[in-house]
Amino acid sequence: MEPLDHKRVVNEMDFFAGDLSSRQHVKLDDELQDQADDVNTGLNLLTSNTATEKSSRNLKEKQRVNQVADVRAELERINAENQRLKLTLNQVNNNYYALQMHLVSLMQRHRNRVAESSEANKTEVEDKTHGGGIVARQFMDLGEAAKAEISESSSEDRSPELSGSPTNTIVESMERREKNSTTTPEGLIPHPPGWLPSKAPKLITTMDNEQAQQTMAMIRKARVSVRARSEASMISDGCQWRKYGQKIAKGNPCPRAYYRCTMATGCPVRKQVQRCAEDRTILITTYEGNHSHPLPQAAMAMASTTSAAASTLLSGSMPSADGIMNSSIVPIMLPGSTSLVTLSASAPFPTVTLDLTHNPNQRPLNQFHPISPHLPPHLLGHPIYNQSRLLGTFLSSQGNNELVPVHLGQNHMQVHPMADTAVTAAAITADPNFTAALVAAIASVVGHRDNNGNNNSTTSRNTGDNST
DNA sequence: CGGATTTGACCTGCGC
DNA sequence: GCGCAGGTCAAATCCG
Repeated sequence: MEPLDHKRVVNEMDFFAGDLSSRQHVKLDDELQDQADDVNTGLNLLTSNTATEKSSRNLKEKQRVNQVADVRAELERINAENQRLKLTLNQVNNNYYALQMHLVSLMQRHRNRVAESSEANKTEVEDKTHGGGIVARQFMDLGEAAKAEISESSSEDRSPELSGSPTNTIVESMERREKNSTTTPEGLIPHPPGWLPSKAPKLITTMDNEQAQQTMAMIRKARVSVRARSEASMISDGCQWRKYGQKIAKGNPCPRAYYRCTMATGCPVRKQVQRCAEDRTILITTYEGNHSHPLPQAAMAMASTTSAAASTLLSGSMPSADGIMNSSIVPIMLPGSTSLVTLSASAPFPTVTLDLTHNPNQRPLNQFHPISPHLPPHLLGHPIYNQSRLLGTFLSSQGNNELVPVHLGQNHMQVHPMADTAVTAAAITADPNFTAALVAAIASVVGHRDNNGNNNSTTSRNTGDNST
């Protein structure tokens, strides 16, 4: 009887080991006290109602209540701290992913360069005689390409090998700058004097510095657009927005509304909401910029996707982006998703568009299906997917029982209905398909570019092959 | 009364 | 330089 009771108490443990002992103590004390009371009640019939005993009981009762209150307060405090740590962890994951993508693309570029070095020299001479090619390339080759140029130009006198340290230093500095910088309302990069790290100040020329600044500006300006059917004026995506303007844009009688993120002062993220001219039931939401503050889980996936997509669009994974410049729009329909994803660099800023309007009722709720074969295996356990999974859990806990978190590492994805547009945005952020679509779209563009414009047909440039 | 929204004015970039 | 279009500002207004 008694061992059974103790086992029950131990099984009530939570994740806070520090609490466990105190809680156990409390519960054990309670039970011991109850048992003692029972024993006393049975054996001291003649003396149980004395005043001394009553006051003693009251005292113990108060102590017990106080202990319980203390433990509860401690538990709440630890819970709050746990939530904060979760948010911080998500942020760190985001930063890690962006940095990793930069590094991988840089290394790929270097490999490609080494392989093509002899031929590239010839081409370079020819290009210099026809300057237009260089100019055109420089325009879009501002992402990792620019960083790689910086790295290579700086290290060419040292070693033919890509040492990594200067590259990393530069990439790090850019990442760090992106994180630490206070952005202007326009999302442009501030120009604090001496933002470059002291580690490698000689590596970067004035021209490179400007290119790097332009790169980061373009990354900030890269956009993710979501098309979804909604009757509401704006889909809720987990963030707080304040409307700061409205315009009638040319070619669309529906006004375009401008929103600014108000979750933190100075957050540069904006979004535009406009109804489609052809189909007024379609709401087009365009996100721009990176949040400068921790996000709620509901907004995490979207924000990280925006950031990752923007970075990838301009990254060295695309040796230059003239491929998509030429093709303007690259549509991809993923096997694992009914969402149509398009990439466009013909707009003033590169834009990833996810069209959810073609995703009606083809699938029943909670039906799992194999993940896209185009999806890189190493991304299955990626923070972005984890965030999506977390979000699924979050939404489920919010009462949205239609969303079931699944373990993507088991090659399954989550399917959610798109019929109810009130939850469309949440579904977008919760949908691993969304991120998968973006990753595959970007990878596809790289392949597209290689097929069309680059004599390097190495498919390992695709994100999906990076892990192999 | 404070915060959010509206809306006309203003700024900026781009093409001619 | 001028006009146009997109984007932003900020005073006025609305609303809870």
